[in-house]
Amino acid sequence: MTIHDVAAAAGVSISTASKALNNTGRMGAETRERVKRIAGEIGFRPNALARGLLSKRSFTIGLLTNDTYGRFTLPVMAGISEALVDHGVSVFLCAIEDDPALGQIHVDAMLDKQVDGIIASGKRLDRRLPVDLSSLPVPVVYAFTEGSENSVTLRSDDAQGARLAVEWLAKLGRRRIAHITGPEDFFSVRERASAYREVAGDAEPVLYGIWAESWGHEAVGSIWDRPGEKPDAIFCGNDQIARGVVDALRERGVRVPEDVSVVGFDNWEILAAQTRPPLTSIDMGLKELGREAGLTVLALAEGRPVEPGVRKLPCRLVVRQSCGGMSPTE
Amino acid sequence: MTIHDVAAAAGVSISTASKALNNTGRMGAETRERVKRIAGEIGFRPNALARGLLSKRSFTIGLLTNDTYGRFTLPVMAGISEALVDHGVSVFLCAIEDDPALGQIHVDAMLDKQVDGIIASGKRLDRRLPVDLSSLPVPVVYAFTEGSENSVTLRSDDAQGARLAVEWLAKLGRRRIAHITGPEDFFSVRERASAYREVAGDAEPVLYGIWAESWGHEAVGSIWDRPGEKPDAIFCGNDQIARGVVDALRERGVRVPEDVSVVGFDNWEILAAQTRPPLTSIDMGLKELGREAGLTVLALAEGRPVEPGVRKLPCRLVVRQSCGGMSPTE
DNA sequence: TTGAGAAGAGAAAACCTTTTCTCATGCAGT
DNA sequence: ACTGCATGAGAAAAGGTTTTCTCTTCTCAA
Repeated sequence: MTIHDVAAAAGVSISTASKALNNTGRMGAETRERVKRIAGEIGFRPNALARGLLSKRSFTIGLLTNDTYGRFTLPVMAGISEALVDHGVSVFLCAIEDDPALGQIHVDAMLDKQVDGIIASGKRLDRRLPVDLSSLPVPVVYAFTEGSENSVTLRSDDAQGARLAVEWLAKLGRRRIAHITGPEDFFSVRERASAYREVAGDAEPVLYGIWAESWGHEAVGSIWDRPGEKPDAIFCGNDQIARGVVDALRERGVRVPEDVSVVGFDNWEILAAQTRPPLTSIDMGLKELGREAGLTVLALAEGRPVEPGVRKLPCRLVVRQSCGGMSPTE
Repeated sequence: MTIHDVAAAAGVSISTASKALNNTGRMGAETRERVKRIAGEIGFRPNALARGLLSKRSFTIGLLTNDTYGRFTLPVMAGISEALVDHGVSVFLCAIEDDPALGQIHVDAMLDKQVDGIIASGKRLDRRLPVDLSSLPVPVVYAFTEGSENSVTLRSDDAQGARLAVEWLAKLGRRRIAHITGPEDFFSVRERASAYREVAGDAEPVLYGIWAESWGHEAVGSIWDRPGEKPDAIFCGNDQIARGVVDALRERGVRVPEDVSVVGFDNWEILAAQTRPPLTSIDMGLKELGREAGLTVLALAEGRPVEPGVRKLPCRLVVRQSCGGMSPTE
């Protein structure tokens, strides 16, 4: 079913058919309607390849990611797709692990296929993907990964998220707030920790470790085994750690949230909701981040100006039961 | 950079340039080499749109999925991508939730873009996607979701997986093996349960519930609170349930694996490895399933014959510490 | 009645590549 | 010296769409 068939069926020329369908050109209203009707009847759908060849727009973008497990990329992906599907743009998913060669293959394949733009995404916002995207013939947007010079980069505002968490704990009347978090070499860990410090002061130490339940467990052990007053709240670097913390507290007979409030980070639904009690957590808004990334790369593809630099998107607090308290009163 | 530029730079015609690059046609060896060299130098890459327009092959396939969370789709996706990247095929990812309208939009977009085939994937193999793919002009392969009449469907062999688990427990000397699993209306639940019955007999009941840690927890409670002998092994319907089971047993002072062996299902790395002790689990081989799906849709796209029907791919046992015992001796 | 202008519709080029067909050259064989 | 053939290379069409340009016809005003 090509436009030839439409033209033939409608008894007009190809150009007239094209103009009718695209609402361009001049022609009689009834001619236009007739062509459209016939096109609908025979189920004509324009060949995007041919169209793209001419218009230099493929209505396709590529998503490059090294987050194989997908915990971060998946919401980003969902947001991108959601934002772009209305604009007729489809998304190539390229999972490249940390393999530069594989990354290059995928980038080349995308360029061959004339993508209108590329979104680079990762699992860590202080690391670059193992492939250089700085001088590609198409626009590139970095989402949740370190970008190159003069590029557009979207990331979550971890400091604001951490403040949100600690201020929430403070508002609930908690005074001794500890922070158990991931490896200090993560930029986001340092950023969250210093925001925590700003709000909570330095009554309690920051405990750096790994992103694992076992670390949360262990850290609680080391705090509770030491002499002196115990914290009445714990702000955790992610939900896995929070889960370990909650479990460890329960095993020690410390009640959550009555005795100690716990806040997680990531709002990883499947984990946060299954913890007993369900975790109050900070959501980085990755889906919104994805949506923004999609709209941004689209804008760039269409030649609309976008000012380069890092744009931080706000986190939000998701209240469940691990802190006590109700939803944020604002 | 088009082939025109190559031809001009090499001082030959477009056709000669094309033939040189594709190793077709007849020409002097040195002409061929010169064209290739120059193409490489100026960084020529053929436009896949133009190529696809002519060849009727876009080297693109679509992956349609309603598994938003991605626990199942992600490994499948990784497998597909891995299998196809060598063949120069890129993958459109279409997340359609359970929205028929959205599904139709994505299908239309893919057809417009002339995909060579579509892989349909889901989160449940006894449910169909909310969109009809049975009479599309391109081949369709179903992976981990219910397919239509006369189609090619790939799924895991859950019965075999369940047998693997129960036989492993038996081999370790366990005699009273219970089965705590998900909702009975899942086909895979019934399939696993009847395979369990075949091997384990009916000394212990099958406990149907929901896919949640809390259910595993609760089920252990109901078993241990009843009078009479307790199981010495529990085969769980998924890793979340297994996690709840292990936690509940620990809370009751029952040692895992010394007193009771526990086997999970899904081998959901992030969960299985973080459980204490780490879970022995059944891996459905979703990545291999994805790889097979990719190769199959490619075969169909190239016109190679593939016999329709359901193909079950084997599961495998991943031994960690929740059962005791070493790796399968086989 | 003639001229200008607009309206409606079609022809053709363009996008980039592949492929088939044709043409020209040179060489070997008679 | 002429025929036949192989070799090398180019011209042109094809794929489906959009867009610019051209052409015809009609209406209205002078």
